[in-house]
Amino acid sequence: MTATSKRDRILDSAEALFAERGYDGVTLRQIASQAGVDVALANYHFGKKIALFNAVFERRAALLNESRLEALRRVQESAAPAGPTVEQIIEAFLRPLELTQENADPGWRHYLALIAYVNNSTYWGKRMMSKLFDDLVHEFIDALRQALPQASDRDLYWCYHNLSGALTLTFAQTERIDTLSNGQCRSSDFQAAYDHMIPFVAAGFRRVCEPGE
Amino acid sequence: MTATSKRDRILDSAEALFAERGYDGVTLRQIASQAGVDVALANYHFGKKIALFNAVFERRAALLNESRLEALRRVQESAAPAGPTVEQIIEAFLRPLELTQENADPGWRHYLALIAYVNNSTYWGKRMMSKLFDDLVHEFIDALRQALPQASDRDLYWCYHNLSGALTLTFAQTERIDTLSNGQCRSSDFQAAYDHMIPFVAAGFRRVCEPGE
DNA sequence: GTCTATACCGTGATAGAC
DNA sequence: GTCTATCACGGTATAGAC
Repeated sequence: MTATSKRDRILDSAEALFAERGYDGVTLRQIASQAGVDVALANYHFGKKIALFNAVFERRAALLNESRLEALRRVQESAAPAGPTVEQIIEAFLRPLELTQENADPGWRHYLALIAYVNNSTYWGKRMMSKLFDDLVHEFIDALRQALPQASDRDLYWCYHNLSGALTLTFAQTERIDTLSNGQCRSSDFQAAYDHMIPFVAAGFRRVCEPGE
Repeated sequence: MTATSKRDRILDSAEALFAERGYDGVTLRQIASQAGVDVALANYHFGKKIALFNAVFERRAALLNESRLEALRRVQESAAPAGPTVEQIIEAFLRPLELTQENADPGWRHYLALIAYVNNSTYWGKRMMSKLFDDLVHEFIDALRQALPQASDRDLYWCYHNLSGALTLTFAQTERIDTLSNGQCRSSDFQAAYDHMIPFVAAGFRRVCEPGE
């Protein structure tokens, strides 16, 4: 017997391959081969290729959103009634992602790279991101609006856009920063990425959304 | 006679389609069809599909780098001998991109979306970005190092990473911010994007790279 | 219900004839 | 430069084994 079901192995392989090469860059035969199953099995479990893609994308989304929302609720409670700072909110948005890197499961790493691919794709971005993540993002924007009471909605959304871009480029793990920095930084080092991203992004929000500095 | 050569029309069509659907999401037949030429002509001019992809990616890179370097030199001269501020350097990095949006040529818009796709792709990112853009980025990092004399190299590179992510997500024009903001922001509005990105990013650099705030 | 073997048929990149 | 042929490979359906 196999430790994980064949259905899960198909999802795992599809996740890894889609993340690396994109939807069209992967064949069902490659996925099946890597999963050690017959080509037709993907079709049996998921139907068309696009349905498998959606299944992969949706599989971990709820878990991810839950852990981030939980982190937000935690800082909201601990900071009541004043409400959390910008830094605390950004931290709650990012650190749960770091935890996914620590345990041995490489699936989370592939999943985040897949999000990078989707988020930055003209075609897939609009089709797939909003449905799964906008509710959660609105929770965080609401919290930021409280922390930055003079901010306009437009400012908040553009600032979030900057955060989203910085974050998803980190997900992609392209190793470009390794080359650029001549090895001083490594794109696999999520902790270093977030350690720099949290103050960077928080300062950006403050500058744009707090008048009169 | 056609206004532009068939060779250029192939490049234009390939640029638009690769930007929208990625390398594997586009067929040579689609490219040829949109360009109004025979399928085999792409092969005649560029050889293999991957060579066409590279030709598209390289076509506008030099021009882009030149206009950004020129903008950097300009602020460096006007700010001599003190050297330009972080804000001025970021401005020189971004504003030339905005200009490309103003003239009617949609090719530049497609090209930037293609950069977004490449930069955030685990597979293509490491293969294509460094070769064309790292020299220019090092010029800007050198300028930032002067403006932020206490910064470590690692800090500078991670901050640039955040800038690169925010910038390329903007390039992708996924319209996600349109949905998220309920129409208050539009991803086609590069000027608004840069107006928010410049202070956001400059503040981020300062927070991370200037001690004791 | 789960899974495999296989066949189908359209479409892809590419090369060679013209 | 253009047209056409090639031939491998893609997604998908189906029949039936376990």
